[in-house]
Amino acid sequence: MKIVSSEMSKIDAEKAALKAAREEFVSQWGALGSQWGINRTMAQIHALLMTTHEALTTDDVMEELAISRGNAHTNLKELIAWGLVRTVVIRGERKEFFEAEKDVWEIARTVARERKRREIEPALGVLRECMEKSRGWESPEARAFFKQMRQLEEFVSFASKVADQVSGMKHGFAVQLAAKLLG
Amino acid sequence: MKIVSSEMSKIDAEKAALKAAREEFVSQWGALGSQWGINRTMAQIHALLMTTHEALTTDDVMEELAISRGNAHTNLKELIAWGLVRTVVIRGERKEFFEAEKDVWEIARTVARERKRREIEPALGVLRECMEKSRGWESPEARAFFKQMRQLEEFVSFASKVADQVSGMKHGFAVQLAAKLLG
DNA sequence: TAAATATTTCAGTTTTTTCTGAAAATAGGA
DNA sequence: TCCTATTTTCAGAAAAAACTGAAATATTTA
Repeated sequence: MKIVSSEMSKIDAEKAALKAAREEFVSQWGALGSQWGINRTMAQIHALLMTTHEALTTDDVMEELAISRGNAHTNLKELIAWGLVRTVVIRGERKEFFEAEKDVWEIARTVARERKRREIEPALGVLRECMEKSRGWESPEARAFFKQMRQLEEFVSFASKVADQVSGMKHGFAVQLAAKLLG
Repeated sequence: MKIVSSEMSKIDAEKAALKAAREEFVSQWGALGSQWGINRTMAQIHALLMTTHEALTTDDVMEELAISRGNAHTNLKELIAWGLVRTVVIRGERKEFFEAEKDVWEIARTVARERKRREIEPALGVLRECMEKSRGWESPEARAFFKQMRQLEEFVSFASKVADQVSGMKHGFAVQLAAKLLG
């Protein structure tokens, strides 16, 4: 089939628009990441890999985001530590290739698991320590302190269990739950 | 009733221990806050006010945490903007007094509401923009991009609704839900 | 209204975090 | 083994965030 020039330019235009849209997404997602307390570059790399179907090398990432090797390397490894990115072996290639998990529900489970580990568990530790320390104290102020620690501990403990449940759920079950919760 | 010296020292010891425990909590909670992407001082002030039954002035906060007036002021106002702290008027006092919401469920609702506003809604904006931009594109890569944006949008949209539900729930209902979810 | 007290702002400083680029370490191939 | 490609590390630079302290503004009391 012959491709006429008008079709050709339409395809080119779409290609250009896609590149622009992806760049916009990467840049915006990076900015959001900072707000979230996540390294901007890490969020950008994640956005880039989520919207790229071929696995990329460190050099590709460096070029796409105009960042240094050290920065690309560190943040790729950090994404791997989170479990959001994995390396893939490509036959006949010496370089490492990276690709992101693209299934949104898998991403959510991973984030729930990691945030539990990094944010909820340390908080629980602090609260339990304070709770044990103040258990049995007798002055009204001390009892109020203990009570506040206990209530915080109960809530954070609940959040921890919710995170476990969520990160253990299969997609279908999550949809059911969502329907129950929101319906 | 006469207080014998052994009782006196027991009371004093408890008072000292409480002071130490509260300081430990404030300091640790501040460190956790950083991890969370929350300003350390803001987290410390919040911890301090959550464990103090009398409302405090800016000067009290400055002294307790050994920080400058500007810092204390800015972070108190930020906590008010979050809705986690409110000012109270004390008869015959010219200074402003600050106190924190202490009910854990209220705190959770507030945090859910604010995080939705500050983190979820901007993300939804970005995703919807990218989705609309790429709707109808025809190349396989462009269609994959659209699909990924749509899936992310659906998920974040779901998270948004969950945040609404949670921040609208009364405590008793939350407990019931928790039982259903975890039981 | 003026003085006293309290709050707010913000320019400059300090601290923390992130990033670069090059050297060191590691792995693969001949 | 040696040579080359690749990954990893890290000291120092740059950027971002947080903080100070004092001046400006606002509020209350006399």
